[in-house]
Amino acid sequence: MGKTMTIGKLANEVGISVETIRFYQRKGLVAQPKKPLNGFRQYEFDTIEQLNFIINAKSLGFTLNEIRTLDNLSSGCKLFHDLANSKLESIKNEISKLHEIETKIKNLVGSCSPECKAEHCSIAAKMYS
Amino acid sequence: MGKTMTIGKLANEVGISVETIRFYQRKGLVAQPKKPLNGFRQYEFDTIEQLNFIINAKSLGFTLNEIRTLDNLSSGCKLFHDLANSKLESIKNEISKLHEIETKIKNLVGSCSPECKAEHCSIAAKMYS
DNA sequence: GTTGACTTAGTACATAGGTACGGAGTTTAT
DNA sequence: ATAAACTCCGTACCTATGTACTAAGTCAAC
Repeated sequence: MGKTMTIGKLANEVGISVETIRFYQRKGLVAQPKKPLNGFRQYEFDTIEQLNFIINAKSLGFTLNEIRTLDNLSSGCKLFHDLANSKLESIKNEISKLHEIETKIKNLVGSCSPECKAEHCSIAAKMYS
Repeated sequence: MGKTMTIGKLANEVGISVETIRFYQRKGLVAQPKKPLNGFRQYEFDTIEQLNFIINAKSLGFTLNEIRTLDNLSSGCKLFHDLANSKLESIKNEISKLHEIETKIKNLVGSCSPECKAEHCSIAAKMYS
């Protein structure tokens, strides 16, 4: 009889809301224990780890869908490596997209002063065509 | 009589869908011309420029809400400079957040091989706690 | 032995940025 | 003059990630 807990206690333990845990259950990321007849569902310590996994994976930029496919490291971590590597790829792409935008914006603001009142300001010329 | 056009023609001109133009109208980004009695609304050339503005601003990472406040460069481009500069700030923040995530993922995948089958793999140890 | 805190289940709402559909009406081409 | 193509308007739907609320049931404490 490891210590079990209700959903509210669980939520407190991991620092997310009851509603969010339920949401993860609906999404299939966390198992919902059977409901004891006429009682409240009891969660094992395991579930804390599952939720920590979700929280950690989210902080690494994984989506909930990715996390669902990623959740069983028990069979080795090849899957994790694969997904992590493709995530690194997409992060690199995002970063370079942001750099491009950064450059474009800098060029635009550099092409005209904030005091410009011109009808044919170079910013307008570029933005409207 | 400058050449006017119906919404379908307009959509073709700028390369977005009729539905999207209507959506921008609902959001208040584009004006909707009065409906001639028993007829189809006619759009001026102006509207092409407005839509190009939206498309260009979107490609610079501005949200539709930002674009709505940004749309009248006719009164000078101070507003554009201000918003552009704060956008540059938030892009820098996004980039550094992505770099952090990148580093964290690299550290994780570097701490364990893809062939690892261990129960107590260092990735699992970090992800579940 | 009742009050207050908690749980359950289902559903609606929120954001951002659209996409899709349905039943009219209108215009254009043949 | 009729059929195809287009427009109008409203509404519903979509992804992703939750949050909020209601009505009912249950548990725990005083």
